Amino acid sequence: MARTRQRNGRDRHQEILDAAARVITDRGLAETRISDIAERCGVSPGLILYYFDSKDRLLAEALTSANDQFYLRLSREMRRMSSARDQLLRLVELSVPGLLPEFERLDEWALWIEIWVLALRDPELSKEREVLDRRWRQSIADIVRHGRSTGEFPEGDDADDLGVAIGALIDGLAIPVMMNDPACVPERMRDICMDVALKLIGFTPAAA
Amino acid sequence: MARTRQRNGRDRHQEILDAAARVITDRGLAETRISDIAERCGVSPGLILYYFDSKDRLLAEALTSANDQFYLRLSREMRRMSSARDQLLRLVELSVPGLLPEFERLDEWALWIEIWVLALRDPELSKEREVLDRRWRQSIADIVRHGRSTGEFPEGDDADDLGVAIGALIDGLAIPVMMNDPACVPERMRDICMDVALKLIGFTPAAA
DNA sequence: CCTTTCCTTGAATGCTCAGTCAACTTGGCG
DNA sequence: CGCCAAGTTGACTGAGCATTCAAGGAAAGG
Repeated sequence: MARTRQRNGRDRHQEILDAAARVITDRGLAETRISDIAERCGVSPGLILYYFDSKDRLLAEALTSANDQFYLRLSREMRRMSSARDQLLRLVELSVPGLLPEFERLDEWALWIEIWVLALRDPELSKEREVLDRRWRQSIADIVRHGRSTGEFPEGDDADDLGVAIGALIDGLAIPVMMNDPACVPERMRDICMDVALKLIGFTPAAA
Repeated sequence: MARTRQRNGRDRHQEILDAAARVITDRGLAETRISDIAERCGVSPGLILYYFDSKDRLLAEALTSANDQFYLRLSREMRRMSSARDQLLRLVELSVPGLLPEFERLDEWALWIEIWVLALRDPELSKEREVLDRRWRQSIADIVRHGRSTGEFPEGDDADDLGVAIGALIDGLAIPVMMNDPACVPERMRDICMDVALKLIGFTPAAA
């Protein structure tokens, strides 16, 4: 079937993107060679360029693809929970580098930093980043709105502003955590994020 | 005098570091060539390697040197002000990319991102980053302590925790601002930073 | 079967630098 | 005035790597 061919083509495409993301995580974008990606895929270097026009395009696509996958996981988890506070906690936990051992996605965050560096000079990637970031902030704002609609959270500041602030807080804290800064261990990041977020939201624990 | 020679050597050294920082800001670390730095200095490429053992060392040193200069400027300004609230505002303003036209240091922040990327793999730079970051958080914690000592701010959460949180917030917001994200224009960053910081500190404006 | 189309290979090409080096300059010092 | 050391030059080398390409499968369709 032509289907088979195409299916294979798609798989290979994604396979290369995933391999690229891993190599970038391991070696850093700057040290990533086409032959590394090929090796990780178990194919020849030539094939990589058969599927992608250039190394640069491949790398940019790999970065956004990886972050797409994180977002999908995140929103799937959010949908499963009904309590806004639980959602927020889970979002934070998923965001703290190295907190949950279950995902060995040790540093999806490392990919983010690489995106930032590239986006500074690549207008196309810059737009992508903006979209990804909007989605990220909106996930947070949605949790706030959801909590308010159920009465779990009080009314207060604009939910979008809260999304921006809490999102930035998480981003800013993830950096030192990722770098193993002893002043920012994962647990501390989680606690600070939750404390600040709940304080900004105006949530006061009902339990005693 | 031997002094003159040495003085020249020192000047040249710093001159190269400054040139390197500029080139990195313009072209990005990955695209920075030794010959670019030489050109910006008006010297030959060979000379650069006369002063530095390798390109990598030079770049790492240039990054930390630039951030050192930012810190010096910051702490000089802080010392001039007595009101903790003014200090905080000034710190925020100095941190918002592109807010103050006076310093055309358009993107000292761009250098920070490059540091993050490098520090992920370079243990030496990683240590440097940690020191710089500690200093940054401490500047904020010191403002909080100062405000409390004069009674301008109320007692409350641990000042060091506040330094971590507010510092991370600024870092996290600076990223989209630097990338010209329309959702995060400089003024909005300033306002959010001040609002959140003052709220966390527990400061309520006395004026009506 | 035979052919066409899609995959895949790996060697060959060519470019771009980082780093080296031998020669030249300059300014201080005896 | 020469000498020496520090500074400076720019041509050269060599490695590393993205990209190209000609040639070889292998599956689908006739």
